Amino acid sequence: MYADIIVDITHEKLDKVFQYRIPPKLEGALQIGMEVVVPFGKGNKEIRGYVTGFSHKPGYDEKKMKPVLCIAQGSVAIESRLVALAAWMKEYYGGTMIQALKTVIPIKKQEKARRKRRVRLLLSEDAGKEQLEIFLHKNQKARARLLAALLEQPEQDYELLTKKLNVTGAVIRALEEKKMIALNSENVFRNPIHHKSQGTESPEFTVEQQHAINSFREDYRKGLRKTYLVYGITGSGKTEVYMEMIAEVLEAGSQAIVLIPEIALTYQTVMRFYGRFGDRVSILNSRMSAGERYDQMERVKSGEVDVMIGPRSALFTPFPHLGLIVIDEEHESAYKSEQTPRYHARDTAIERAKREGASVVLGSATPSLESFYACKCGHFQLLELKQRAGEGELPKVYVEDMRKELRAGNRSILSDRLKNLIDSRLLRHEQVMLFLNRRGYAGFVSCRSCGYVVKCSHCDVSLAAHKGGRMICHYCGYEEPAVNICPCCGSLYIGGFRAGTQQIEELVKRQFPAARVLRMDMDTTRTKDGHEKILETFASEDADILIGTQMIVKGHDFPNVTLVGILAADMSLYSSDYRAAERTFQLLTQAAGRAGRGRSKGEVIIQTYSPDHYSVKLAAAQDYEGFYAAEMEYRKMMGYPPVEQLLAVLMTGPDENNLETAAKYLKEFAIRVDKKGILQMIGPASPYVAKVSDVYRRVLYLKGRDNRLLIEVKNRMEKYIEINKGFQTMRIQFDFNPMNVF
DNA sequence: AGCACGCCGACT
DNA sequence: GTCGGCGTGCTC
Repeated sequence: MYADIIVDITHEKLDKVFQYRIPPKLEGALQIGMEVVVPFGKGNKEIRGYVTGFSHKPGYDEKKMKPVLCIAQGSVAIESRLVALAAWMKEYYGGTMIQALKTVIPIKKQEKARRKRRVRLLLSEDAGKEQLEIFLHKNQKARARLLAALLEQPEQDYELLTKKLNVTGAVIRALEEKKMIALNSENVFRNPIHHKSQGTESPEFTVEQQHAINSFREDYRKGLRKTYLVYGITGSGKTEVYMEMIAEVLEAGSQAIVLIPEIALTYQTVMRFYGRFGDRVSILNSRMSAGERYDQMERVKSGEVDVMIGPRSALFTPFPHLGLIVIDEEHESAYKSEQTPRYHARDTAIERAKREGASVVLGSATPSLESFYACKCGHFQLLELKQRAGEGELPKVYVEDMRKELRAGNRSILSDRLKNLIDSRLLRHEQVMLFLNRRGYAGFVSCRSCGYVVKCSHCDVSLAAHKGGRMICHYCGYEEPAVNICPCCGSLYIGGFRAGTQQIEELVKRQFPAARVLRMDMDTTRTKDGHEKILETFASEDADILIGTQMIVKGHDFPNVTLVGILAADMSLYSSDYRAAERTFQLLTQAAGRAGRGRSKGEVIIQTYSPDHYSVKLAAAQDYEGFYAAEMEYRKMMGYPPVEQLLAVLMTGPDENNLETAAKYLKEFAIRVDKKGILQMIGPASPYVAKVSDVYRRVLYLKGRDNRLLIEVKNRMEKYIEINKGFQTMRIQFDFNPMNVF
């Protein structure tokens, strides 16, 4: 037996496992995730590392292999708890221990960014010039380069110097020894937002809010740690409830994590927390550099921070006494990682909370079926908020059957009612939001004569027509000029079909020439602050109509918006995905929730080709529980999550035939492991998008009630894949209860 | 990251 | 020849 160890040194080159012998005294004592001491490098320097796995065969010259010295004593408790959590994630979601460690321990390789090392010249200008002459004379090029640079600018960044001048650490060290330069490593932990005000008074709570807070408080004081689901309609004041709960936890000397979907992590949201908790709050977001994020983690470790707000990854904030994890908008698919380990922040949060004695509070206006089901089963405690906290009534919702519009001769994307209502808003100087479900709506190019569809030559998807006569692949970015003649039959009747946001913008501008129109989608938000700028313009009422995709419906309050139009409600229904109805319902409910946040009552128009679908009907009626009941019927009948567990095995590789064979072998292996035939297996099949960037894909589904059995099969498959050379050319990933079916 | 190795020009 | 400086490559 040999131990695979990832060495706790922060450098890309060392970012791999090293094999060590296990001495007899440690046999049986080592476990995955443990911190150990090992000899490393030429001088056998004793350093710390983590055990990431065990292997029977040496993958390295056995004579050169060194033994594990001992199990590390007095390791940092927080870190080792996170490593243990990583070990759990590896087991539960699949992948390697290194992958799991990397998700849990933040950005190790960028550690140097923590200490901004500065190099300062100690010599006077004259003495420096003199010394420079000496170096040049002695032909000491590297030293001369360094000194010359420092004479220009006496204090410079260590990284910058080594990279730009190509001088090594050895040169700097030599000059430091000669007392010509000094190294000072200041710790610059910047607080990303500065804010002073603290201790805003708690607002007046509604009876429901007070009840939710009290339930939590009583449990917490009794030492009960549970998972709660705050099911609160839009505008019912969930954030105030979270803040009150956090205050309770902070008072007890513990810390709290607040997870927010990246897209809703706006300035306003963060400011509310700053307003309440002041400088004890820190934020994390994906736009921060690795170094900035590392700074935040250092601030946490030094005890400067009690509340961390951020997306999924903030879940791994190294708080010493974690008391509460809040997950806002818990139904969001952004909480599921798209990289191995494909963990779900909800389940991982519950696991971390269990290990560290913390509570979990989930919140949503449209809870995921998983969470609501867990409430029904008694695993989570339900806390309901059914009234809007401030003023503001629920909007009136119309469902427009677009088939009828078509029959009545309206071929436009906008129904007559929507056009009329937009007109009325423009007259009253109120604002309108038009929401387009982008999925499957990218405007592909097809021939009306033979039906040929222009596809990407690297991916199995159609190209989208863009302005300026170009066609772009939304998967790999491949671009080519638009065609005028059908490459298949030579017909001239080829062109872009259906409308993307761009076309809608043009159409709306034509229809309402007086209106000021803003568009927000991938293209217009590509620049750094494009996102914020557009929302700001709209918020300050410098535009009348905002057209956009998903991103406009998440958590922004625009009091002057009194009309929301959902242009193609059923687009997300057409994807052959078991979560399609749930996603549609959530999207419609959320979009509808954007209307009438201010004083005047709002109206919502849902345009659809399937007005009778239960997700459309129930979203229009704002009936979550009705939807839950209907959808659960479907999930039960089909055996989909949350009733049963689903494991997707994704296989990708450059050779389609190899992939096909390997997939079949893997399925046969799974059948052998599941001797009793308890699991249901589907595939291997070509996913909807069978090729991306010239890499082919296959997917195999395993389904069953017993999650432990699925994990067992996954573990056996991982071993099988590792041993068999045939799998070497492909990548195989596991995805438990995937967010999209492939 | 830190250490050793081997190369290269300068000097005893 | 030898010595110090410098870039490169390796670490189980």
